[in-house]
Amino acid sequence: MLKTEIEIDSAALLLKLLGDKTRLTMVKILDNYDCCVCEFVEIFNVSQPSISQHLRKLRDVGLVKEERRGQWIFYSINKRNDYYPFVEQLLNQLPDQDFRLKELEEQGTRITCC
Amino acid sequence: MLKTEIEIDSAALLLKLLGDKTRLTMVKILDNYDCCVCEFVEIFNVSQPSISQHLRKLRDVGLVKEERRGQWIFYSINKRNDYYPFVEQLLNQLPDQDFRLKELEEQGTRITCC
DNA sequence: TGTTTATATAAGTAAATTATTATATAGTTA
DNA sequence: TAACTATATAATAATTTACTTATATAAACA
Repeated sequence: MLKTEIEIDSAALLLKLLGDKTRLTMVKILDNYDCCVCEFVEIFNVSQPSISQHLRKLRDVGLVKEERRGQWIFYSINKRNDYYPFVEQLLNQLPDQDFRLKELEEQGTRITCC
Repeated sequence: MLKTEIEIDSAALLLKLLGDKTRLTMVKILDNYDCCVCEFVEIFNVSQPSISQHLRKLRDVGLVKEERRGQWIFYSINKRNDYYPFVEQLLNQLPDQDFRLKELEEQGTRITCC
């Protein structure tokens, strides 16, 4: 039996957090792949600080975690987070965003950076 | 096989819409009961125009519909909306908000109004 | 050790959001 | 038909958000 129930106040905060195209896509990607900041900068075509700020919000609620690997800081989903089951059900209803990483690979941007 | 997949842009807009405590609670209640505007005014303790504006946003995406019944306008969930399956999965993970209507009944406010 | 590189933080700004009060509208009822 | 009642809309103010540019930080590497 899957236990994903969550308080309504927390749910509203989470949905607001995910109710942004950039963050929602980030989380969908991170659900399958770890990514570094510069990859997201390429993918979303916004400034690096903007990406850092989105990631911070996701990190502040514990939905993602960071880890340094050499020169880069990689972000990944924190599947241990209390809210993850709730978020997971939501992500499962979204179309795969793998094509965004594929585009980076084609451009060579993924390699350059990470 | 449940088909609930939704474009990521639409999903972000929907989540933003539901990422508000008042609207999320409204939709959760409406998923089980029809309600009139004045009931929501009582429940949320905000002004009537504020409630009308929230309902309008929900109606604009087609998630709820309105129907006049005598003196009052009742809102209900539009289960035929394309986004409903997506929203339903989400609502199923939220705790029941029936106690809010029960409180109204105890106060007698539900009867006075509707 | 000094420079470079990746990322984070600070400060500022424009746009969006959510509330409020005032007013319009449209049924209901006396 | 006139007055009342429930709801919607308009106008506005306060707050929040999501960018931007400038700058700080900290690890990597020459």
